[in-house]
Amino acid sequence: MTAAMQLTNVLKTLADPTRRAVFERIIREGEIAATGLVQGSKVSQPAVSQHLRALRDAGLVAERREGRHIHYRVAPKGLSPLIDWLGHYESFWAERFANLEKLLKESE
Amino acid sequence: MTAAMQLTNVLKTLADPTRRAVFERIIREGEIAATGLVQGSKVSQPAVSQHLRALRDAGLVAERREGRHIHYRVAPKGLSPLIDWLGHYESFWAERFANLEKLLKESE
DNA sequence: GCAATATATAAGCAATTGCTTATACGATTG
DNA sequence: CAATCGTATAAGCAATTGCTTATATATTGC
Repeated sequence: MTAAMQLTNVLKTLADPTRRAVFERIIREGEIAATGLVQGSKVSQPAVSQHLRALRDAGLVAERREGRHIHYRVAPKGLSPLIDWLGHYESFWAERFANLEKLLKESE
Repeated sequence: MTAAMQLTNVLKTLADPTRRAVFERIIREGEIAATGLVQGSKVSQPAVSQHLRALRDAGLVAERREGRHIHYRVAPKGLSPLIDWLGHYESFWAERFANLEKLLKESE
């Protein structure tokens, strides 16, 4: 898988508002089971499950099984393709996110 | 148009590899007419034109008419929704890494 | 005006997407 | 074991997408 393909996957995955809302909720909660995500979501349990699979396939979340529950958490490195791509054109749009890139690098 | 909708537009627009390639070429060239973009592209002139419209609608490029030619250039602020969204979770990552550091320290 | 060039739009189509309902799988409990 | 809970998968479907060819709309030069 090339870097461009990974970037495409990340962008496509985050481009859907419902799926991005799931991702943001995982960020806010830190760690949360699929059941928790279904509650408070506008879509059905299978829809959430499909979004979680997409997020996992894109490398944006990781999961931890605990009994019947599967807890999801953010995989910060999943955003690397996006950060790296932006960084490649950094000179064009300010050094505003330089700090962010630094933080992500430190997490490796 | 809400910030979330703008972000969705930016992500969707950049998620297509062909369209992103057009965008990246505009970045590299600085300013380039549609004709130039069609040459060296794998797709037809109408396809390029449609991608340019999508990029303009997403606020990612600006155009300047010069006779029959229309020169496209990057609109750096067009990426703001993306940068802002990433920046919004910067603090989250900072906290997360702080916790990680704390955990590592405690395990010594 | 007419022809040529640069770009945009229209219409149609195959592929993809995100959702639904129904069902299956997996783990726990009694 | 059987019942139940948490999650995933299957199948189907309407909506969207990105491309094509064909045509339209500028703009310039003769």
